[in-house]
Amino acid sequence: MLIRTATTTRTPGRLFPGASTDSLSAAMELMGACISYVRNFEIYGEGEPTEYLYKVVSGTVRSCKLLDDGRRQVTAFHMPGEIFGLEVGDTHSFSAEAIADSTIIVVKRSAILGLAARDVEIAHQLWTLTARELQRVQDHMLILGCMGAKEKVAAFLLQFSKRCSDSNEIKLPMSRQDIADYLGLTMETVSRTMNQLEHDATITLPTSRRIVLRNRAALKRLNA
Amino acid sequence: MLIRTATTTRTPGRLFPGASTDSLSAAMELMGACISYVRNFEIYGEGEPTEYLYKVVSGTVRSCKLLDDGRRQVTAFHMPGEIFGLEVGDTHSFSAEAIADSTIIVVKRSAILGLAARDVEIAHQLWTLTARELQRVQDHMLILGCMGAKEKVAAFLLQFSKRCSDSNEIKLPMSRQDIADYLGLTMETVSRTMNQLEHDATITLPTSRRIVLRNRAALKRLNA
DNA sequence: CGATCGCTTGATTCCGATCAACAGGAGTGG
DNA sequence: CCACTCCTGTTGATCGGAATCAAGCGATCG
Repeated sequence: MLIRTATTTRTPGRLFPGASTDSLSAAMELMGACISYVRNFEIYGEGEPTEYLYKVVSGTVRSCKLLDDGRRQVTAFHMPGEIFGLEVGDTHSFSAEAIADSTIIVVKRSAILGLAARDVEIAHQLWTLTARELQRVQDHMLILGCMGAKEKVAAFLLQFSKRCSDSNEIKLPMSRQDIADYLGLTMETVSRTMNQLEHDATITLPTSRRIVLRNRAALKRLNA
Repeated sequence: MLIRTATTTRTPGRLFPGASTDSLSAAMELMGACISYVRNFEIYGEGEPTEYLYKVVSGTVRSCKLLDDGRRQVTAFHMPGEIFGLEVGDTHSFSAEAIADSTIIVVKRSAILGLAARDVEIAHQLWTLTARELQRVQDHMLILGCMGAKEKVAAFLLQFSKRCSDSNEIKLPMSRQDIADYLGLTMETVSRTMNQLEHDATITLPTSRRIVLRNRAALKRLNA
């Protein structure tokens, strides 16, 4: 088990990067505390009570499910501005861990639900959030169930580049192992596939965590 | 494209099997029309407007996503009593087809959303429904990403037996191909794996569509 | 009866997993 | 500064499981 090295501070207004203008997000920034998590710290675990709602300020978080023999499925990466930890049941059905040192706004779930009971707009946003996540996860299922290694990696790269920057240069916050567990592959296969893509002049790898997309069309073609 | 051979009739009260007591379900039965779909009929397609909400009365429905080269991921099977077709966006992100001849209650989405705007209880149920689906899909991701063929088939059998009957005898409404596309395998592998399970005395296959679970413990062990 | 469809079974291939060694950086401490 | 370890990522060799290709089988139906 990891040690909680959380630095709690009151949130200073709405000065956060990635802050969206919608009212739920705004409410979270007003009501929440800002906490720092060190790399690899477990934010919550599978089966723990769903006490809080979270919004990434900086850093990156992974959600995952574990099989008791250690096999792992990463279900999502959460980037700055995104909300996670929202579930209807009273216990989390998966765990969340900081991939890099991260700062995260944390709000009592009961406070948000209280808001939603009075404010239809907030309630609707909670639903929308869940529904968007559902759609994202269903796209992920298509990757896991239908695609080969090359297609999976290509899909991941396109998806990721769309999410954080629109530039062709990607800075990956997660390890090869995280990517592998996200795609249902092994670390070795992810590594090999990326180097192969570099050899095909589809991407460039200045360092292992930085990727330049040189040929988006080729990547999309792999996706079909 | 398939031919719509729908027999529309007004719904006679709340006499349907699988009718749940919750108010959303009840409202759908009151407001909806009951339509018959023949086997393999497409109820709606990917990209079509989300005009309706559906509730299975009898038969079974599959939801799936297609890759343009024909590869298919079945994302869910919908059994009697279950609601499907609920999405936030204005177009469907996947298609739905009747696996067997089915009768389905169909309700204008706008009517339900209208209800939800006035009735907080209904709104909450819409959210709950989406969240439950999200949880189900995340469990499905674990199957697709982490498991081998044997484990996948075992997981499917246990999951299915829990859903429809608690008896050990299962009557499958779907083909081997449907199961394969649900599990991210080929038809041949599903067939082989099932026969292997029969050889191990874990299950019995009186016919290809009827399965008797003789050793649930062994199936659960495969799941880990 | 032939025909089609869903399923099974066999032979072979191939992709990705596995096992293993190694390389490169970052951080630490002498 | 170097020597050291730890960690992540790369690369190679081999193996195995599931896909693929192909044939056969048994229902159901016109």
